[in-house]
Amino acid sequence: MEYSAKTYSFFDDVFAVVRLIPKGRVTSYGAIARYLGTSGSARMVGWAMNASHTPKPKVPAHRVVNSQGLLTGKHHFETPTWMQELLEKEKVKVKNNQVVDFEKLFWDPSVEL
DNA sequence: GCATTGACGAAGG
DNA sequence: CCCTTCGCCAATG
Repeated sequence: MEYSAKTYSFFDDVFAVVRLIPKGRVTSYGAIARYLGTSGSARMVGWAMNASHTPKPKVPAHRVVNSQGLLTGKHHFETPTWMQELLEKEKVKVKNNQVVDFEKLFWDPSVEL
């Protein structure tokens, strides 16, 4: 990844936002996309997360779920259950692949930030 | 350079 | 209420 002017992509932006997610809170790909102005292209956010393990301070991607609060990206972690375990470590309850009280734990960057 | 894919989301049937 | 389709944009084959 070159740092040449325009290559600084939204990757860094996405990472920055995700890292700002308070512990014990979660957000959605769409919310992040909206905050970055790339609303509508939530896929890019999700796609960016594909490299969430690239930078040194790895991004807490486990705090990012889809709009339904589902742990859709769990398969991209070291183990299929790792994401849930990480969340539970932060007192976030996960039931049947879904964040419990998702609406209450939801953290919207365009609102909170 | 075209076709396919993707950790999404909203809308339509 | 469940399933399908479409849009979005970038990367990869």
